[in-house]
Amino acid sequence: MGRGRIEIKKIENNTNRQVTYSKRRNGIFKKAHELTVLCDAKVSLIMFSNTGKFHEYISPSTTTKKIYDMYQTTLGFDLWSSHYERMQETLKKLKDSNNKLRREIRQRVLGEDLDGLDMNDLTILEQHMQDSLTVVRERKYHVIKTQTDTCRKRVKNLEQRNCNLRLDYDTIHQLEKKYGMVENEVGYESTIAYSNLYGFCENPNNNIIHGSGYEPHGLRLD
Amino acid sequence: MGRGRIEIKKIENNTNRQVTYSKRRNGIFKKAHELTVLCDAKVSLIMFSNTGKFHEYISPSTTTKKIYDMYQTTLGFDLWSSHYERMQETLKKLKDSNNKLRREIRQRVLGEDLDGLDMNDLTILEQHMQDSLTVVRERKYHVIKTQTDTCRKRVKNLEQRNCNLRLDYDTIHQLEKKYGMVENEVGYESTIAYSNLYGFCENPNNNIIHGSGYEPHGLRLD
DNA sequence: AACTATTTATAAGA
DNA sequence: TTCTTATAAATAGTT
Repeated sequence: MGRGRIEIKKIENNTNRQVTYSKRRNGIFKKAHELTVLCDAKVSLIMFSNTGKFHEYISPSTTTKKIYDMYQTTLGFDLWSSHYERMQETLKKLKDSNNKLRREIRQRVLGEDLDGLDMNDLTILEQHMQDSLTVVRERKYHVIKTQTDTCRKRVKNLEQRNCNLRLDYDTIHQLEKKYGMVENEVGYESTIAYSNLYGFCENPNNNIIHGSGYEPHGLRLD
Repeated sequence: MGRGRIEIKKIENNTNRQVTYSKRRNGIFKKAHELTVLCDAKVSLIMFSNTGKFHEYISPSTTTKKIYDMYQTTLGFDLWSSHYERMQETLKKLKDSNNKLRREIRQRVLGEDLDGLDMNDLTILEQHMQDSLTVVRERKYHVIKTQTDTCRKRVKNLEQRNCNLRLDYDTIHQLEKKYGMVENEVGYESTIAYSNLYGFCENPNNNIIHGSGYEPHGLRLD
């Protein structure tokens, strides 16, 4: 239908092919629409050109989704069943896994759901829980040790700094006395009081750490 | 294109409509195929007639599923998202839940993965585990108690049955003696021996239960 | 994109 | 449904 008859085979000329695609695409869309109206049919027409360009016609009375649903129903198989099936499987596995985990937690963490277990199961479970408890306790003592070590270091450090401060203070005090520059009434007694206020040097093993921000949880440090 | 021009509106005559549908359907399929070949395009053409009859054309180089996948990709949205979305959500929730449960189990059951916990967490965890262990132990002792109670009942029952048997035997023995019907040499001594063989009645608190099938797990019954 | 000679599709009838 | 055929519609090649 045109100036000359053409053979139905791929049009090698690129421009020509694109023009023909455009013309015939319009033609086929028109036909699809006419069929829809004349015969009250439902038509889904999806086309991808050589270059990947997308065009579609869908009868106004329906949607592409509906057509594909009907398509599935008609052909009696699920186009995306493979998609679904894998998902369903994953879902089922996850659910099972979840239930097992929950049961395990109920048994081991809450001590519930023990009805199905016999003496042997219970003994093993008890042993496991005992072992885990030991691990947690060990961890706790490790944390305590780390914390107290840190505390000790801080205390040592503060003691050292306080000592230095007191030495400096004493030196200045002596100098003041020596050169008679006692302008204010700061005597030796107040120096002692100052020293005691910080409480270090005099008793390096005092271990004052309460209120330091590191809670010792009522445990002795030694 | 035909003997006369027709208006593009629904053909009311049923037969006529069906004939036109058939003819035009073939026409459109032919066009679809020609487009496929001439322009190297991919075409999916799905049609449902007025009466629900299904026909399709699909370019030989592809499949309906592929076209539909491309369609989705092109339009950038998931046609069956409504189907999937909830599933995806459930899937995600389950995965999250699963991970949480696993972590909890790692911490509480295996005593692993404790790095992120501070003293307070550890103390609470320890207390929980201790509580659960207590519950499991209580359950265990309950099971032991139930088992031993059952054992006791069995023993009592056997004792009673043995007593009755011995009484019967004695009665028969006395009768035999009385009427001089001692045909075999079964004396009183062997009666005692028989009685001792079962060991009941003489010492009702004997508690012979080892090998009864109920393992007492090394615990005394009282 | 428009034109148009020609092919193709198809409406109506058989 | 299929065939026929007159005629409408589509379109290949051209501008």
